[in-house]
Amino acid sequence: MSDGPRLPGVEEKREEERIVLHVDADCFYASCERLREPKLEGEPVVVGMGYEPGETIGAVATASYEAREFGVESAQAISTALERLPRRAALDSDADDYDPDLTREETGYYRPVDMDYYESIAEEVQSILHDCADVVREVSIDEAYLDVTERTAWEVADGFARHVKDRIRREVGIVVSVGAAPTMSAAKIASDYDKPDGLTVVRPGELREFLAPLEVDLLHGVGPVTARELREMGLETAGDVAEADPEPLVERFGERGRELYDRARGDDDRRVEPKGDPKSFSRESAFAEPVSDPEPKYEQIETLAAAVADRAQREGALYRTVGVKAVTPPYDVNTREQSLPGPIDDPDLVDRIARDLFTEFETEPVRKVGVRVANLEFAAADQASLDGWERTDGGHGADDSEPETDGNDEDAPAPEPNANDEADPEPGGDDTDDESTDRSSGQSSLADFS
DNA sequence: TCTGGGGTCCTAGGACCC
DNA sequence: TCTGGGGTCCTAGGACCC
Repeated sequence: MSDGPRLPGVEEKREEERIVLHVDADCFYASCERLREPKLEGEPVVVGMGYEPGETIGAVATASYEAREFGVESAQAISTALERLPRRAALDSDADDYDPDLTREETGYYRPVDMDYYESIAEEVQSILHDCADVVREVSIDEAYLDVTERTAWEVADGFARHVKDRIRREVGIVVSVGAAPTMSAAKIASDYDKPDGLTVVRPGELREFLAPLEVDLLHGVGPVTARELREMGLETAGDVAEADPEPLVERFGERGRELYDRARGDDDRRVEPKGDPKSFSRESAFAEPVSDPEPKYEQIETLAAAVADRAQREGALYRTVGVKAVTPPYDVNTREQSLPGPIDDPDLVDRIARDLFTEFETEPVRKVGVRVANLEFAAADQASLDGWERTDGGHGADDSEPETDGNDEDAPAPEPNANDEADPEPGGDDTDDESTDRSSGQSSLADFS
């Protein structure tokens, strides 16, 4: 929005004010572990990814605030975390890492990530959120935006936010921080402002003064690289950015520069909208140390390719692009990808393409490998009704077992995305010989890709 | 920060088409 | 033929987020 003079009565109105809530669970994984194990309450808790009890591999996914006091941080290597905060189990004289000098006060609890459990808790939270708002956008497992314009008013917004917080605490047992603001970006910052257990309301008239003193890296989308560059330009705070000439920002950062400038000024006209279909699925895994031998790398590729293809199948997605990732020392991320003429669901082909793309790195030292599928198509009923979209192969789609009715089939159970899954006794086991045979009629045959 | 995993969006160059 | 401009798709990499 321009700073210049306005035509009287035209720009004056702007768009109508929204009331946006950003709800963010505080160290969510650790909170979930406490739900299941109440004795962890008040204790330092570290949830580790790729962590097995007694091992030192993996990384910190979440550290409770008590654990952070010891210098444990998210994304830290578990080995580092254990140096700063030994595990409680090391007090046990039977433990491998038993240390007689330790006291309870300088130890904490370590738990491996259990996504299935966290998902189940997240669903409980989400159902409350949907109950409290007309539109909810889930950003991640522990974070969501709510448009509550029709549910409350600025005069009582803090009471409303309090109500949301209290319901989640009472009904699920999880502590969240909430930010309320007229824009998504400000609501996000507000929820972070007073963590944990925070509640911050930024009313429309207070937006600019709320943002002005904040360090630039608190703006969403400003990471270490951009923050450094902004500082080099003499811009330390959001207020500095808001008052700067936007032209150099656009020159340096392109479209992002404009966005940055707008956000720093509190301008953000994005509406809260439900999240759409995913754009890609990927799996990756790191080796304990760089691997030069081709064999283990190809084995990993195979495992990851199968996992990714399986995921896509479960979610009812076809993909048109297959890619691999090879991280080589010191930490160079290399990606290779290949697109196909048409969308497929073919685990064997994912495996073959992934191997093929990876040959380039076969003899190089590699510390991490990954497999990805993208250009996803969820060939669901909603698409067909959107634009009369038709399949190009002339056949019937994998998912069109349900004829298009005029829409509201509220009593009908959701159809299985891939009707032929059930008929497939052993995934990938019965169709490997005749490659030109379609696994399901919605996809192109391998012959197209030669 | 010596580095885990799953995502999104943007940019830039080249190919190709009209 | 030696040269325009616009559009789209593909690929690789980078920054960022949780």
